[in-house]
Amino acid sequence: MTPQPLPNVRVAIVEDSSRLRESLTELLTAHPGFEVVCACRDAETALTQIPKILPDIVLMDIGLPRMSGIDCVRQLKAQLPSMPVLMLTVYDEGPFLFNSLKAGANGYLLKRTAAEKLVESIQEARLGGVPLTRQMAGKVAEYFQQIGTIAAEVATLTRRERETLELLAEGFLYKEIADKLGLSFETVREYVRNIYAKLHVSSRTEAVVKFLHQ
Amino acid sequence: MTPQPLPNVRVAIVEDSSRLRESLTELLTAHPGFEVVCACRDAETALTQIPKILPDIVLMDIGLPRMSGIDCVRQLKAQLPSMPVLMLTVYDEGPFLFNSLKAGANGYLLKRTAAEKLVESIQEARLGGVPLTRQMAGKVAEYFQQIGTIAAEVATLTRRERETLELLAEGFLYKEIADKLGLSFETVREYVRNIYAKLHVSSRTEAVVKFLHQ
DNA sequence: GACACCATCCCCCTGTTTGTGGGATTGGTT
DNA sequence: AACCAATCCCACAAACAGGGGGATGGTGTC
Repeated sequence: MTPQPLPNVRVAIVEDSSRLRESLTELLTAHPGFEVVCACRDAETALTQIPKILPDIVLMDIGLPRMSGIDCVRQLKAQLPSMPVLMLTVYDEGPFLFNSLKAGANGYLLKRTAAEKLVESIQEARLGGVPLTRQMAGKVAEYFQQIGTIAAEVATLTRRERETLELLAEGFLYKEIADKLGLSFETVREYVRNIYAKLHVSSRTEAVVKFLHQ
Repeated sequence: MTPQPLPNVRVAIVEDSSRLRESLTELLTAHPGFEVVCACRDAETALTQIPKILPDIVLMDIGLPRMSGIDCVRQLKAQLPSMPVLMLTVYDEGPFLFNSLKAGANGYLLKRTAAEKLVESIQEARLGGVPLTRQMAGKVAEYFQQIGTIAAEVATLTRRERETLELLAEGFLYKEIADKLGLSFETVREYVRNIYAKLHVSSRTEAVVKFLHQ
């Protein structure tokens, strides 16, 4: 049944609820091919233990007592950039997901994920994948679509207006933009006025914010 | 073997290479539970056929002759927002992926994806998921991480300076920021000065650009 | 062909906002 | 004692925003 004696996947768990920590440990220990080599109750312990133990993958909760799991990932990744970290949490709001990804997490699962799926996701993360639950993948898609709709507003700008906006967003003065585009100062001001009208803003910063959000 | 006679999944294919179009059709037709109800060679045909035929899912190539598959998705989604569309393409560059997602695509697969995986992904997209190949999911993660690293620069700001910068980035006037933070106009200007020094910029726009790139 | 429309280009005037140079005081850390 | 975050003030110049105005050329429509 086991032709090659594959080494176990060495898993670290960071989770403050001792109940959940134990049930996760049991679940993985029961599964052939997995081994829990570290189970920490807080971020501080994790940051000292994990670099010593060097597990194959880390399962990280977000709602930890002092330092959040997201900050913990950030620090861990600073030391061990290639250590796969899977967030395993109850938070299904977008900001938690996005901040986890920004901090370097390699996947984001909700705690109600089935045991079966968890095991699959661990394997996927180890292979370089980014396992997300369906809902979370949907949020990532939404994020990009929202950006897309702002892009539609920017699309109403004429060619010259768009060029002007791009240079505005790089911080150039009107005078510098005029030089770069070979226009007069006044013409640039005219375009800026049109840009404001089309994007429904009334300052350079607001226009640039919209543009960059696209 | 088939206790309930489930209706077939009705698939539309938009692909300019007739070779690929046929091999995809064969592949899906051979698979029980799938049926190809529409196979278009270009975006224009797809835009007239698909709203009539109303398939359960669309497989879309990007490299189409006149109108790109991405623009085709955008238009299709404008009429049929809930129609699942899977991009199936040879382009593995980030911009194609991101633009597809912005246009409303529900997944992004590379053409070298195994037949098995394709069938799975169609099912996943129909269930509201966003199937991405591992490499593409990795690009999405990279995108968020890149954003995260720039954040370190902003970390040198003090609490008040950061609060000020956040409001600057929302386009508020100094006076409005002063009101919101319960400070005097002059104090806000003082913070702005410090922000410029720490971020090595010399205008509001440049500061906001740096902040938003984080 | 006349007319409207729009993108492109340019100018003036007025007021507000921002950028930069100097100050100052308080309270907390080292 | 030295330092620094946090708070406030003044003055001047540069940049920006909003209100006018007008000219050209191309694309349409009626």
